[in-house]
Amino acid sequence: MAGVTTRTRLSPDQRRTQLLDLGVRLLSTRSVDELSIDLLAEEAGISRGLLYHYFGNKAAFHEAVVRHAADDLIAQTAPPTSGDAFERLHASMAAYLAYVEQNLAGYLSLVRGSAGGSEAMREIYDEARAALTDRVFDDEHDGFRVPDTPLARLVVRGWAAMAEDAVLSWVLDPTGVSREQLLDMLTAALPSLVATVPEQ
Amino acid sequence: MAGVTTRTRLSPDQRRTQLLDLGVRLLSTRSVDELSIDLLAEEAGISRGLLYHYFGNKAAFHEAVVRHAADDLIAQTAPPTSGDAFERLHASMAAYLAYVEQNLAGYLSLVRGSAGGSEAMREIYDEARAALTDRVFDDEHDGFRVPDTPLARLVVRGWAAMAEDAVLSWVLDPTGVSREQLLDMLTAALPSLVATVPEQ
DNA sequence: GGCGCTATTGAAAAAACGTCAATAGAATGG
DNA sequence: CCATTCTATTGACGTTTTTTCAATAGCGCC
Repeated sequence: MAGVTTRTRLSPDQRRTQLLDLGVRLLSTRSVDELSIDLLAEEAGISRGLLYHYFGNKAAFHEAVVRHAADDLIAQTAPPTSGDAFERLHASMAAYLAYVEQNLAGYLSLVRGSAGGSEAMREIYDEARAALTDRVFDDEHDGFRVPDTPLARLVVRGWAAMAEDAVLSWVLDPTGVSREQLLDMLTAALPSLVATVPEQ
Repeated sequence: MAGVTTRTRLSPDQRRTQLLDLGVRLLSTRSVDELSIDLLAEEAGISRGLLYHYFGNKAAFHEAVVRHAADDLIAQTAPPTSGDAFERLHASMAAYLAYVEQNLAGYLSLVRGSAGGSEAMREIYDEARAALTDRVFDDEHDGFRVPDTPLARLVVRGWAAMAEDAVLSWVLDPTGVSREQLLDMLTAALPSLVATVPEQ
């Protein structure tokens, strides 16, 4: 008959990731207050109550979604281990770009959550950013040096903001710029910017 | 006596700007879904209904607040008219920095609204950014040339993202970097980045 | 001092968020 | 193959927040 609803019972892990994946997808097009728990529950084929059982409240769910997206980004853009600083930088940017291209929904819900949301969200975002920049400069600095001064940190941080903006802009509208051009530009930008900072 | 509430009747313009100014202030510390119309109305000394009379619904109010902040930013960072490209660039950055320092609340509610919010919000933010970058390169380009190619636009846009990030970071925590150091860094960064772009 | 315009209110409906005891899959043991 | 137990899941209910709208009251004008 119509409306025969057999509830499907999953393991907590399965259900949790199902809801997080769905959240990532839905939050890539709407903002968080344009997404009602009602819609989410219907889309997932569950009751509202279940979402609260897993995440407590809406804000906590949103935070979990953003963290989920961030973890995915960090995991999938593994740090390059071979080559000099330049090569590692280039490979790191390529991996980052590839991730944004292949996982636009997840990336967008991460970016959206970060700026608009709470303090906790911004921390998650900063972690993700740090994972992209720090890993290149952790160890030896063969290729070019980055002095560890407040101004240099401002520059590197600013460069990361530039890279994020440029990558997203390009993915959303790549007309007129090739992938290699973009990567070369971003790779060249960092040493070029660092060079303008006084050594000490 | 206690609770004597004489309603104060303002002109629509006065009330509108009162509510927008208040909204800017309140939205600099909370996110939009942490701000109830109830609190806003109480803080403004009006009824909830009046806010809906003026703005229709909460989302529209939020958008109006963000637009208000953006207009303020654009107006208060007037374009410099004298000097060569370098001097104009430096003056423009100084005006921008001064605005963020003196008007942190308004700037924060603008930034917060843009990333988290709807499509309309992002457009407002892009307008504000364009107003800051375009005006420096509108007319003559004495000092350094910026070829009008897709890649160059990506670079300039990225530079703006870097400037926004660096300025906000510095204002929130200026330890170790002087104002002039920051301004010089940002001013030097643009031509340095542009130089890495092929002329044609 | 009364009159009309409209800015403003307050109560009540609608929608969204959050809670919790009751329900029913699925595995386990007999 | 049935009964039992465990717990993932539900659905109804209470609370908070948003939104609507007819009634109210400040303020200028005659």
